[in-house]
Amino acid sequence: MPELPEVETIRRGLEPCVVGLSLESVTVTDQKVLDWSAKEGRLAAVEGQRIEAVSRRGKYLVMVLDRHYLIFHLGMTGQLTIRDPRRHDSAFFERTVTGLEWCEQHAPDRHTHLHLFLGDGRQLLFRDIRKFGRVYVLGRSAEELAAFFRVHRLGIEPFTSDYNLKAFLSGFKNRTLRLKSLLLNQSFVAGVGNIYADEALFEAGVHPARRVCGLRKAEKERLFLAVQKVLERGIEFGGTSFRDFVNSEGEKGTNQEKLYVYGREGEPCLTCGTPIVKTVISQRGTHFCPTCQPRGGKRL
DNA sequence: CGTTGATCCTGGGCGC
DNA sequence: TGCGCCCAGGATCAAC
Repeated sequence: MPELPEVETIRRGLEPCVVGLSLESVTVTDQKVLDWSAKEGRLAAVEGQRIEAVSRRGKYLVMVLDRHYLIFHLGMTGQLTIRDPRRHDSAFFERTVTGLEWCEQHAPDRHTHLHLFLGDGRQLLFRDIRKFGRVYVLGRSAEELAAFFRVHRLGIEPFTSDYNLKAFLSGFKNRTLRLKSLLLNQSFVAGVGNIYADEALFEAGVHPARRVCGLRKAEKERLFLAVQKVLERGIEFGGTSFRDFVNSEGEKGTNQEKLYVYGREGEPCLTCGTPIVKTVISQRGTHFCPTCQPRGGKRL
């Protein structure tokens, strides 16, 4: 599930190899992944434009072109990979010197919905098994971009000056929803998904089912630091490849080996040894340690 | 307005 | 071995 760290990992991989190249042509094999803004020829408008930058806001990847923004949201299973057609695709191939080698490059298949042909002969492939991902085309103006993020209700951006304690605390005021729901809400902090929500709640030592208005100040402050900390770790280890995530080179991340609670149901808590519990909170699988994250809050 | 729940989509894992 | 069932979840939208 591409959350902020996974999208940032892709962004960092893409940036050095596509910036400065032209987007020669675009081929769509499934219209389903196109937002209305990219349908009926509006995506073809990007053909011939130069890629000036690759940026990110929350879980959205933004390619800055001459006259447009080309925006990707990867949904659940979306992948953006670079492919060099002059190289072998994912397969073992024979090298005269080093012998058998595994090539990570992703070959296009029936889940590859978009081909972007780049000026240097390489391709950028958008692949999405479950088709929850979307591609958007926006005119290149600050107003239009701001309106896009307003419409999609994106909240505080981690790792910027917007991510400050005052803004963070305002998300807790007069609200009755559970902590897990608050963290999954993109209008609170942009970029947190199911994995990092569970990890942040563990890091802060708070129970995911607690109501947000019932938190003590110290607990909110711990969560404020925890959210950014777990996202930072995710980026540091190249993203979490629980299932489908691969970076722009088609390689898996290693953050799945660093998780404390997500996907560890029944396994001992790395802090106290208590078996990790999995429940459902607001329709989402939720993992926590009942000892480190007691419902009544931690007594110090 | 705030909150909850259904919906989309496909592959994988499980039980029989 | 194979079939059917259910689960995974990000964002949106309807309903209360």
